[in-house]
Amino acid sequence: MKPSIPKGTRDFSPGEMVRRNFIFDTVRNVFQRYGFQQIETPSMENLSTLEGKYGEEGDKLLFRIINSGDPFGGIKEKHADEKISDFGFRISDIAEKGLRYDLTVPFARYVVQHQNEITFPFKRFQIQPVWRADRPQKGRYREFYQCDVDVIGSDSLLNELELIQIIDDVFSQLQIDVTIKINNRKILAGLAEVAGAKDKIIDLTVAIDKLDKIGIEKVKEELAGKGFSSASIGWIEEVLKVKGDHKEMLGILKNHLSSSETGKKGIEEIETIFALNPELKIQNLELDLSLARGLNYYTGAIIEVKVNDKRSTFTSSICGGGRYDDLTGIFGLPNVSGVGISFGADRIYDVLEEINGFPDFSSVSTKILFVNFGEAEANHCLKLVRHLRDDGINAELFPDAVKMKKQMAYADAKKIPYVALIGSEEIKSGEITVRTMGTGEQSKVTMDELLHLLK
RNA sequence: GUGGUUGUAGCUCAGUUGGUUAGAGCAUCAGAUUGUGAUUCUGAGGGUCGUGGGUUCGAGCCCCAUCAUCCACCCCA
Repeated sequence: MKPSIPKGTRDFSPGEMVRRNFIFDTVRNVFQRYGFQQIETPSMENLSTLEGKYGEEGDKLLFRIINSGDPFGGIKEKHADEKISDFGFRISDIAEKGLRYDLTVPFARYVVQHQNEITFPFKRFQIQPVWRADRPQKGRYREFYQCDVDVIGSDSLLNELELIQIIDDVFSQLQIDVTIKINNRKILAGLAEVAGAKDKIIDLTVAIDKLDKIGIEKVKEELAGKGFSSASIGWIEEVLKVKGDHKEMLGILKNHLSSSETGKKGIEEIETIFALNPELKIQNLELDLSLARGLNYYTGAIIEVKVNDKRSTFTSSICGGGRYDDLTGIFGLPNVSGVGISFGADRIYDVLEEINGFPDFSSVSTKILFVNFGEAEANHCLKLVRHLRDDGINAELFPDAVKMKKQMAYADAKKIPYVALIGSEEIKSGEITVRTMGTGEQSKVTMDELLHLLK
């Protein structure tokens, strides 16, 4: 049998892990700089926690875990009077847990469950894998890591602004050229309201989100297909055509959305963010009215980050988020507003790979390898290795007294820059023969000289 | 869920109108070198050509099915 792993999952080898950790360390450090605290939640949640939070599509993509023991036990009796399906059971009969789909909903659950221990506003971050039963493709995996930062229990737009700064910090540290796009769900709601289709906001957002991809004519067709009147379609087109700087866009929006209280509130929020931005000197922040994407639970700001670098072929977003006013309400804690974003670590990895953006990490592993010549020599080396490690130097002693060629090849494969050779001669003289692998030069040094060389 | 692409050694891929025992490079292992890696030379192992069926005297190549893969749509990080 050929070994394999499930569709859409990956193994991460040592070389990849070093680079993945570079991304995780970068985001973690930035998050902490802004006072966010880390939590973790279980891989699996009760399906009652997950279901219904991600819309119809999202529910289909949940990985469900079949109950342990005999999942079919007692089902016949349960549905004795009822015809259920050809199989005679419901999914809910045999599965009550599922793998988490994102980190935001488990976080909302966490906040409600731990509300008495939490001091609000609560600033938390979370770096963990999530699972989606999607068809894998470029930049899309069934298991991938999200790096979430959220503030819950504060309505202030300063939180949105702080998240924008975090995005700016992370990507400038990773040296990825990005555009930060923002929009506001309330503006979109206002558009739907003024177009007389208040209940069709999801259809509206799904359609105009595709503007970049399929063009205005197709968007109009799709809206017509969803039952929008031709008058309102013409109107929406006029708004979407607005290009130029955010001030001009907001001016035109103000004229059109004057009859919608929600719309006006949305404009005001965006204006506030842009008014504060000059202090922070974030250049790549853009208002994008076609930005409509986002989970169902977003109610205010929507944020999405796209790669600008021409060497990258990524068109999908590498970070996204927004404000959700009542996610905790579903779990019994109403009137708590939250806002957060999620960095897609795996997509960021793929982008860095594409643009050749990873630093050189060859120096981070073992600094020096002690060759093992036999029991007596190895025992002697043990003390020296201990000494080096105590001084913070990554050192290892080869575990087997095999052929030297093999041990040298090991050092070469692991890109270990120095090799120490200690045989009976060196033990007698108390010296260490050090070979510099890059040049092939060898010399005899004392322990102090070796420490100096390696530091 | 829909449409397409590709499946040959651990990896990247050749393989002629269907014709004998399916190849290369890299990687791995061993030796040349009993205290010296990368470089050089020599050798070895590794394949039911994704799987099952069909056509044929004969199939890696043609046909059907199936599974896997990647890409696009949907949706999304």
